[in-house]
Amino acid sequence: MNPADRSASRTVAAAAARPVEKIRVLIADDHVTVREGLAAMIGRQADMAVVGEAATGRQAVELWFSLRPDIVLLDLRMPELDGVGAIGEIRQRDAAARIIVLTTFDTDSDIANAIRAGARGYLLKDSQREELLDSIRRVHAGETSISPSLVAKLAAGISSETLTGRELDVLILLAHGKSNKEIGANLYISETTVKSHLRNIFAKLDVLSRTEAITVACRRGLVTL
Amino acid sequence: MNPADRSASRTVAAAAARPVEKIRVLIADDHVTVREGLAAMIGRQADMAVVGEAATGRQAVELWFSLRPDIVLLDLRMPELDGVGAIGEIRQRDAAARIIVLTTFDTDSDIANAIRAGARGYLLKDSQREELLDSIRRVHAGETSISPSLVAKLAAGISSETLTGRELDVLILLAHGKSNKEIGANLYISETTVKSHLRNIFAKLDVLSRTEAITVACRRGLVTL
DNA sequence: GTGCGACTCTCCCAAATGGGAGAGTGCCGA
DNA sequence: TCGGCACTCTCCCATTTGGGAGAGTCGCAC
Repeated sequence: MNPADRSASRTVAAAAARPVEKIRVLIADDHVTVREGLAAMIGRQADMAVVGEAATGRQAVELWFSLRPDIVLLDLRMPELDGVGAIGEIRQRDAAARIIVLTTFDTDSDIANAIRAGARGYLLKDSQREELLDSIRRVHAGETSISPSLVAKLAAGISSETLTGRELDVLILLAHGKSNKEIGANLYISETTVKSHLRNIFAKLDVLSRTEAITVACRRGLVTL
Repeated sequence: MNPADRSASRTVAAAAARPVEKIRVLIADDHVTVREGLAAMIGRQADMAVVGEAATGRQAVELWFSLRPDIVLLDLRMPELDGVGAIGEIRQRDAAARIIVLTTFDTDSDIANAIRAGARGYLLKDSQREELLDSIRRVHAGETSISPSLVAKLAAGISSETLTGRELDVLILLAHGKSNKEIGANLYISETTVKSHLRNIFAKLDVLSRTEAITVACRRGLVTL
């Protein structure tokens, strides 16, 4: 399946009905409803075919290598192995893999992580039919496809400073409503150290209070409440 | 996928067994993928048929009264008119309406509001195929159908004290990271009043600090970050 | 009209938080 | 090996927050 084949098959498909190389699509989502929906939409296209469905990230990786599809549509939140993990494993052994993330989540870190891991496309589940199908064709053709509205978020996410591991520890406990003292006890550090971390966190997130920090952290997907 | 196709396939399916009264299902969800998925699953059942699809709550209400289906599968989060609003409007003019809520959200208040508004069933979108189809049959038969795991949440939600309107105003601003002073300025009340409200909120939510209040409020679906 | 609850406010005080300035340790990469 | 970074900690102080104990007004329901 080299680029020449691909452009050829596209020409044929455009021309009319003849033995056509269909785009072989793998669907990975833990919701049966979504899998059915994608399969129904893709199955109706003349130039695409669903070759497999996975309900977990682990399954998605296995099916990618056993079925050798052209494209995988991947949800980010899945049991066993999450989307980002699955992308990593697939790309590690197959750097050319064409992966489209299709998810409900659009926090900065979700998008950034998926792209960093090697996704070629990123769509939200409320995308329209044509948008989705176009995206599959575009990514299959070697392009990338990310919703314009998400590009802005991506830029914002990248420009923002990254927290250190310890700062994230503190932030997570903070977001669960712990006091400085409790955070310290949980992490086996003194309360003053917690305050130091918090000052750095506030500066990085550009906020003034712990409550603001929680909301910003949620929006950026740094923590889950 | 036009009405003619659908009625045609209905006649055929009926011929196979007997002239069967199919359960007429209306689907209301703003995600085209989910609509397709539900339509595909339901369409394959011998005893069910999808008679319409709505992408907004407003459309769902209109189609309920123009198509007169037996059941509507309703997402809670929809543009124009949300699920709870749609349930209200439908039940107001048709108290016997059989409504199943099918949503990704399972916070206490979502469930409680939907049930209060008159939903007969409440399913999460990660439900399995059979669970979903069973639920449709059960609710059509006049029973109610709520995932056991949700019943516990429902009970918890009902037992918890309800916040007054003003308290909710305060809580929402609190969750957005405002200080007491800012909340007061926003609501045109004094800072001390804000503190009074907060004390009541803390007592009702059974928490000790504003940060805890945020997390609990999020979990219960009282606020959206 | 009486009572109740929501909403508003006050005074007061202890505890927690936010922020400045600085410093020691340990690890990793240039 | 040497700088930089993460992580840890200290002292200090202004501000914010949490909480006790009341109290006045308004509107709604019985």
